[in-house]
Amino acid sequence: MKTDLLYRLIWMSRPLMQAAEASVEKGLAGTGLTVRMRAVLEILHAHGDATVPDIARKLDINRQYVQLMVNETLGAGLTVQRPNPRHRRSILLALTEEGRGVIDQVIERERALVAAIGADIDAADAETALTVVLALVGKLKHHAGKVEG
Amino acid sequence: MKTDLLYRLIWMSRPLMQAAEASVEKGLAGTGLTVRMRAVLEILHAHGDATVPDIARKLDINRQYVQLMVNETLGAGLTVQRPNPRHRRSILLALTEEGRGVIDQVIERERALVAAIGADIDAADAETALTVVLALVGKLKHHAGKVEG
DNA sequence: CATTATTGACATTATACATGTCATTACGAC
DNA sequence: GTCGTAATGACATGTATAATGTCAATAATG
Repeated sequence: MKTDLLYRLIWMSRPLMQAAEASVEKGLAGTGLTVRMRAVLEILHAHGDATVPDIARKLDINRQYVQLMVNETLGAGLTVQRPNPRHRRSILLALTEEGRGVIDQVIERERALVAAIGADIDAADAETALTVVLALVGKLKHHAGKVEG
Repeated sequence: MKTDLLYRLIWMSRPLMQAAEASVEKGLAGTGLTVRMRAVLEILHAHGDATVPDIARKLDINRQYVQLMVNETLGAGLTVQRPNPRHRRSILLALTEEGRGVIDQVIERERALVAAIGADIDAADAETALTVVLALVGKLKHHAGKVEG
């Protein structure tokens, strides 16, 4: 295995992430959304109503910060609080009509962009890439748990 | 092209980056280095003496922040300032003996880790992954420069 | 020589989180 | 039931990684 190849692949993750986030940000122009508000709406869009801690676990960040993000979506009228039958204090968050409309539109726009970008990328290659990246993440996380001599 | 595949690949960049940076941080234990000091030393290691703006351009962050990072390496005795024959005020930064020793060791340790991780990853697959990722970054950057309808 | 760009140095602001605390509420073991 | 423990909301504070602003000194260019 050419180690250098893997090394370069690993460290392309930062430029890729930055480019992806920049694209998302561009796509949000005119919607009034911020990137972090979009993240909340996307979770609700994908998984339905959720509590703040639910969303935090899905985003893999702490609940306190998610609370901020959620408060912004509430303030913008994109989400509403609903009573949670399973817990009196733990409120469920749900998309409003407006929130659903906005996130639907944003996601569709992003889907179209990815489709355009992927037009001349071979599907098998993309699958290979995803497999490799998933393996890398798994191995890196595993090794990080160990001591390095 | 299955858009969903690409979408997932793109957004694995964040976990990959986080896992990679966590590994680097682990690997720095005992060296007294911080991640950002390591970044400075790595540039000097790879490209030789450089000015602060040089390093900033290579790291793709602004020179003011790099100045902070560089000052830390100076303070730790890992780098020294050298007169720049091409500019009286623009000082060249160079590794000290100690700095070179530390960064050599860190890089070798990381190389070994990547080699271990890559042991059962097919080289051709890794190459494919790198190609795909490079293409994605290029296309995303390109599209970000345009208006999205 | 005049203009413009680059650099060092330092201060301020922004973003994206993590951490700490405390009262309230729910849940499981007994 | 009740008792201990965990989850939650709410709010305050801290931290890492930057970007941005400013200004004087110097260099490069026409």
